[in-house]
Amino acid sequence: MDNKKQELLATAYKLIRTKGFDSFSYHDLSKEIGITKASIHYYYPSKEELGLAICDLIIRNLGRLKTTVSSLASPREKLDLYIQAMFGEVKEGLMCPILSLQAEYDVLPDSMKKKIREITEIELDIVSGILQEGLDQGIFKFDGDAVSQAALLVTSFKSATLYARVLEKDLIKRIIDQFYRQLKIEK
Amino acid sequence: MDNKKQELLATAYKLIRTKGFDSFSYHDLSKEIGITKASIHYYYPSKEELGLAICDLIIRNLGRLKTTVSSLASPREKLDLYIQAMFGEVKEGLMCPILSLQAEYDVLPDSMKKKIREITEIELDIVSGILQEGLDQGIFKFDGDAVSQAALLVTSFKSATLYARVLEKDLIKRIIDQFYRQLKIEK
DNA sequence: GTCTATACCTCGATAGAC
DNA sequence: GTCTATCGAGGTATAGAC
Repeated sequence: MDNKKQELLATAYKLIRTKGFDSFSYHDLSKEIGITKASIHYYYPSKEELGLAICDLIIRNLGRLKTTVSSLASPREKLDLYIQAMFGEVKEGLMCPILSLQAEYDVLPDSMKKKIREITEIELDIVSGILQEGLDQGIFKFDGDAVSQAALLVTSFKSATLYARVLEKDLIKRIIDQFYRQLKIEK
Repeated sequence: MDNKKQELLATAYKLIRTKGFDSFSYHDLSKEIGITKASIHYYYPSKEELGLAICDLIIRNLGRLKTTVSSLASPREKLDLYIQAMFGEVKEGLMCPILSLQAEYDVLPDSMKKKIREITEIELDIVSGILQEGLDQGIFKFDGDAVSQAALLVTSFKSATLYARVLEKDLIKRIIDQFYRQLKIEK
């Protein structure tokens, strides 16, 4: 894969985590990378293709997460890894890229809508799997089914990446702690 | 208050719940209301002023919610009312307007950023109050403090309004039920 | 591959007639 | 108040030289 193309993708990925897909422009990319807008079109002829590349990047990242999760022994470690992946770069004011796309769902092209649905389901599957395993092993304790609990966790953590930008105080830590409390495990 | 002005505000409010503030245009408003773009500027000279009016509408709505909450007897009824307010129009594909603004936080003018922070805190206060009251009365049961539990609830429900648009299946019901289970009350 | 130049569109906003 | 007409900025995208 071309070096410049990768750099463009990484920068676009960062920009959807700050401005959102509709609100960042080829001009923004041009400034950050140091090539002209026209040159960007050489790598990504249309913004839709760039958007699809971002979706594919997210899918690859989720695939890697799933692989690493499989390699870990305990559900507790798996959950910690997911949480770390979710909040890793939030300190720098970056929202979850998946949430960013979900929020713009209505104004995105159908090709991207399809990928966003896929991404949303993959993530819920991963977290459901972790919680189910922890429940089966008696490590996590919660009422209801793992899918519902996963839905609660994932949706909460997604918005939490927004609340961290809007409010100065760190609500994220409170939310994570609260969730750990619900699972009856020590943080 | 002028009738047309109110109609414009109501339509703009709906548009941020579908497209988002940056992605809806005066042209969109023009189509829906049936007056020209230029005429809209008579009521709202700049889009920023329209944005601020939307924020004030949200603040008024939260004020009304708070008043109604105060008038209700039981914490359980109060929580039900909040949930109804949050998910009332989600079936029609509308996301939470507060979430919509939070997601675009970075690209909005400072005047709107300030209002969004205010809105975010008001909402958390309302829900924290409800949960604290339920905890004090022994009606809700949960570990940890009411603010943390409120943060978990609010963030989860916000994203849930997005998941309802992206996924066909109704995750919202699962999430609400799961939350009620955590409070150890019957749905 | 990267550039300059530009086409074409949509945006928010203004001028001025009625 | 509402309109037509238009402006200037900014958006994506293309043509064509190097």
